[in-house]
Amino acid sequence: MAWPPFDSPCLTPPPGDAVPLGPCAHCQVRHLAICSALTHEEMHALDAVAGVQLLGPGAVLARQGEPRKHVFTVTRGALRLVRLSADGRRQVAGFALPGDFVGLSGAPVHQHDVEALAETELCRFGTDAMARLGVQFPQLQAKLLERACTELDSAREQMMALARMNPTERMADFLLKLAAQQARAGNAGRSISLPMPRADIADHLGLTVETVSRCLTGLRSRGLIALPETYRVEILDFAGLEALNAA
Amino acid sequence: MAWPPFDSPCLTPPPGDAVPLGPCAHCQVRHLAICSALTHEEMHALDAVAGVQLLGPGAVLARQGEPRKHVFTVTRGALRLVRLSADGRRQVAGFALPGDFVGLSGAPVHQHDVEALAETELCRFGTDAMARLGVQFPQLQAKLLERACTELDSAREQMMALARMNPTERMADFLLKLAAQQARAGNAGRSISLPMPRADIADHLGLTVETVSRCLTGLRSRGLIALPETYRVEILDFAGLEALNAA
DNA sequence: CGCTATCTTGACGCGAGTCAATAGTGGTGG
DNA sequence: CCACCACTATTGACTCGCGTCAAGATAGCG
Repeated sequence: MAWPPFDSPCLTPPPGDAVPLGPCAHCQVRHLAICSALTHEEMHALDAVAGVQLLGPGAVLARQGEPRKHVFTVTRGALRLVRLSADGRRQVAGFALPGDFVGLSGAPVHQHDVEALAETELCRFGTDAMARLGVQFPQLQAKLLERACTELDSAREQMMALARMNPTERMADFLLKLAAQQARAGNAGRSISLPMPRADIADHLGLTVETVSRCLTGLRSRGLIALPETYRVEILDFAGLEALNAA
Repeated sequence: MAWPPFDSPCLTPPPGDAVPLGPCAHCQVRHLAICSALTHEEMHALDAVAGVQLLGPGAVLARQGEPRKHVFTVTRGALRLVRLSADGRRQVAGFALPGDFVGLSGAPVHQHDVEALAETELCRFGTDAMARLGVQFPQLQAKLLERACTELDSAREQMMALARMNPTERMADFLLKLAAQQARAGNAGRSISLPMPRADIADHLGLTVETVSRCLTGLRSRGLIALPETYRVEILDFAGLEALNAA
């Protein structure tokens, strides 16, 4: 299996930011993650229960139905959240990039397979420890709640896309969101990386690989994007793409 | 405008449950809502900032884009969460029935129109007050987080339905979820009430009214359901419906 | 009793899925 | 180093399910 090349954004935290001891000392995503805006006391408590985990491309972090014992912050690389139905239908609920929090769920077992799309580094917390810290440090729990609500908003937006947009519109929407996410993570410019194969895009947007391919070709021939490499998209006409998914 | 008749479930809290003073004293949904499993102190604090709000059928509780100043618990009736795009496309993100919590969002403005489907009673809390109480009473905030995560799970399940199921499967899935929700709220039996018009079902499932109608007819002619009234469905073959959306 | 809005049913066309063939890409071993 | 292989992506031809348009049925309300 050949995996898309993914040069994970090399994040630089804002200068002057007080850095605690421990594994978090060199964390590149603190300004994006739930760890931001915590007091030193809170940071240290979090630090004490945090562990680092490394995944190679294709490695499985969790399987649908397994007991949910940890939650994670992605510090490098990329993950996909996959749900498989009994008859083989596949849905990619989302992708997690550096700064994203993984594992929020109301259920005691994982609702998705979580798989690495590239070499990925994670910050791991036990769910028990996290629950304890949440009660002890309400600001931390407030962060988690905020994160969950943001995820909820974006899940509902994805529902709109799946229910009411045509394939080309979904594709444009997806590219713009990916561009925004990578811009937020520090990757400036119009060139965005696609850390996932076409099949994942298809299963994320409720399409087939063929349709994804056709849509990309279509957008290119309309001059809205360029495809310098298979796993790289250059956005040529930002406004044109936005006009497509006029929401 | 004629609205579907909706006999909101008459909920009976478990006996022996300690009842606080104030508006919450007679609340019928405490055992379902975020208010459950709180200490007396927490209950009283919540009580102090709670207000009751009544809505007639069709009344608008909030509009997309408006500042989000309150969150709500539905105590009676039914709401729909509607998102409208600039070009008129409509998506019903979900329905809120008694016990459901409304208003969780990461954004400072409402992401949906919130409209009453029937005579509806709500318990209202200011977002500021709720944030304050959340920090003061970590168990309450933990409840909120749990609720948000549950909503997230179900939003992601809806994504699967929208992306990968055919219209009949979506309809079966929808009916089963509605039945489960009404069973949880105390309405036993196979007869379930549809508090919303067909157009809302269509916009929830990413279909057209015509397709919704045809699917219902199809399920009836296959002997899986009966349609004694326009706004009422009787589930005749539970297993048969579940076999359709074999997830 | 008729008006209006909703729901149901029917006929038709198109867009996206399916199937199939070709092109590209990366990895491996001779 | 290059030939081969496995896998992924692209492109094309065809089919059919669901949306669209239109008509009729049903129900609530003045």
